[in-house]
Amino acid sequence: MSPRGKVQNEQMRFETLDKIEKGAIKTFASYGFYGATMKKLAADTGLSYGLLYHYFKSKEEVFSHVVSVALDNTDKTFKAIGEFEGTPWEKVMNMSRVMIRESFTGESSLYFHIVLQAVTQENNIDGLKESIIGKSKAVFDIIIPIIVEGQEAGVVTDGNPIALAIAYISMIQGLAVFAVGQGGIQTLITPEVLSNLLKK
Amino acid sequence: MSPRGKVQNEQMRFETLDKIEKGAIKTFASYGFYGATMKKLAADTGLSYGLLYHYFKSKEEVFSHVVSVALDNTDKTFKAIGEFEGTPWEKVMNMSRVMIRESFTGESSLYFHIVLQAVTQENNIDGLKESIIGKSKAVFDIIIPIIVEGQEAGVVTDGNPIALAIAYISMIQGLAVFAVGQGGIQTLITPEVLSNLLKK
DNA sequence: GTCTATACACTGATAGAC
DNA sequence: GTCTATCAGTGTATAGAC
Repeated sequence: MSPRGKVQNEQMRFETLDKIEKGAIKTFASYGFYGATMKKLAADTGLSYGLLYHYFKSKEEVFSHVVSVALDNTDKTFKAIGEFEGTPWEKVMNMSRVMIRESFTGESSLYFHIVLQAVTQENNIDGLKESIIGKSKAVFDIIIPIIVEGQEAGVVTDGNPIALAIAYISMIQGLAVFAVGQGGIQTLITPEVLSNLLKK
Repeated sequence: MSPRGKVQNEQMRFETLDKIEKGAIKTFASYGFYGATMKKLAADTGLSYGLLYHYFKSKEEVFSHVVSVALDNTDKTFKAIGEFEGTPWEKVMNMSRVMIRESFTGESSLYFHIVLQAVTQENNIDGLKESIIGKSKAVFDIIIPIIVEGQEAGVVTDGNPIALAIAYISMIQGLAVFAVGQGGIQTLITPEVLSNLLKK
């Protein structure tokens, strides 16, 4: 109970957790849940093997945590998109602009990758799938109103808003995958290209 | 050298290979390269563990083979798209129609999944990445002329044809992923929705 | 809080019987 | 051609020293 070390300890704890998080995102994004090993993770973070288990009680827990971080990041991005003010079409263009900036570059494309790995690889981790579906629903709750508003204003193409939203999100997801394999997509893909999917 | 059994043996061999192929596609699509185990594969095919190694000398070889099958399938689909006759816009609509039929349903969506697993998971299998890139190139060689032709006819939106092709393929890829998790997409997503990405 | 060493289960691959 | 049994290597998780 020495009052001196307490704050420092929390600081150390925070920094180490951050290291694990950063390393885990890269490792899981590259190798998937099964391909990523705790040994690799230890090497990537520069920390010792046993220390990982001091912070997380299992590999599944590390993965769940990283997925959660990725989902929160996506959530935050879409919240900002939903709060943007402007004409219906400006909202669409802003969304595409943000997506290019936030989804196809460095860190953020890894977040998409992580979630993709979680979705495409069968893994029976407790509430993981549910939380992904839940967050996805929140994303649709933001993008669908933008589409409907655009349709009512006559600037967004006719058709089922849900279908359009799914196609749009799928395109972003697919492009994020492409971006990891092939760098420099964010200069080639313009907001106009993405928005054209919704354009009337 | 008994002449009687030869034909039958080949028939057996073919059927067993087919069983492995079918099972492997499902298993690798579900769990990825690392998550799929030879034991699981044996269980999924209903064959014994050792028999798999009679047909393939390693797990990597099974995976390579399955990826190759998936790529051939994609290749064949796009060849047919390239040979379609009609007006520039009819060609676009036909492409979207074929994609919905061939990519979002049962077997074929698994092919997309396999290739995705191969691309998104770091795996140092000899010439795998190269063969995927090669086949992808072939796909672009078919879709880009359709886009350019449409632009010259004034029915496809302006913009870099390569960027449009990447966005279109990425959308298909993303939707194929979506289709596996969420069945019944092929009734919601219409050819008009896909084609709108390219529409002027 | 951080590390090394180790227990235990599982995986890929092989050997050898039928 | 098909199967079971087995080996060597690796993976997760834990124990215990500092």
